[in-house]
Amino acid sequence: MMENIIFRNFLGGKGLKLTKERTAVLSEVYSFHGHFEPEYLYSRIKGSGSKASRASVYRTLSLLVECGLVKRVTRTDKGNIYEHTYGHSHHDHMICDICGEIIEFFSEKLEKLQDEICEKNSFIGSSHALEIRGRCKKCRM
Amino acid sequence: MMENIIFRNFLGGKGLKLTKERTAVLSEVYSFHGHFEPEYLYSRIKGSGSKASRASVYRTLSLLVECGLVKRVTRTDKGNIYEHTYGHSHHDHMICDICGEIIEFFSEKLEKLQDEICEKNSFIGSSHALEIRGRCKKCRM
DNA sequence: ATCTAATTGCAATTAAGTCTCAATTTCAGT
DNA sequence: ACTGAAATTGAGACTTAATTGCAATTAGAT
Repeated sequence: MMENIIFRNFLGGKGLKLTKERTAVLSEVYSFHGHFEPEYLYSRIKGSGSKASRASVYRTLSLLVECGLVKRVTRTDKGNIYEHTYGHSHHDHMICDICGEIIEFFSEKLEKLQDEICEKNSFIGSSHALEIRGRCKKCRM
Repeated sequence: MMENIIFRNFLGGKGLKLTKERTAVLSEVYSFHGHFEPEYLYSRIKGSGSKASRASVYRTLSLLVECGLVKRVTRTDKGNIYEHTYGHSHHDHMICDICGEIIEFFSEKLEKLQDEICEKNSFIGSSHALEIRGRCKKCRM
């Protein structure tokens, strides 16, 4: 698993340690696809063989975001939503206001547009997130 | 003030009442420009002649969002950030990771792109928010 | 002016996420 | 494999934004 190596290198480079708990969180994150909330992740970990406290789950999640293996997709009224990123190229999201479904898409034009907009505003863009809200195929009237 | 009329009509249409507190919140929201957090709004209201409890501020803010006079710009780790929208056309945001400055921009191309993307995915887009993160002019190295 | 449903303020509550710290564990050096 | 310094853990207390329940109050239609 490439993501383990990435994580180990990241930790090593910062003088941090690869613990059972961190390994458990990482492998749980990569054990399923799609988006997740921290509490959901925590409940999955409790249910799995391994274990990690809530504090460790949150702490590890921050590290995973920092090293780029996990990304915060958006915030709902409830809290953060994440996704793992290794093996997934950059994309943006459409979120259905009715059923909450999250649809991913990628647009080359959008990538170019970001550069254009940044240049025009003397801004050094490092990332963007486009979130389109509306109704998905199933929920349109 | 057009926004008062809009709010009054909105409330009337739902059988809700236009109270002093709601009026106070609305006029405070429109008394300055730029982005704000609910707690900042609440502190301004306490400082002004009128008054409204924290609960009323939050409750009114929801109503203002519902009727389109206020929009939630983004969520930080701390909480929501809003802006008033009457007299402001649609725009998106660049947020500086260093100093937190929020820069507004509008791109016609982006508007068209949204329609294109939605069509391609059988999604009925009602709104979008593009957030570009990076370093502003002042904070670039 | 009256009446009823909506609204208010307060304080209690919720919930996500963070922090503290004693006990434990990792791992580099031997 | 052993050791020790430094990092990490778990449990629960804590923080902070935001919501809620309820008795008292108020808007506004009639």
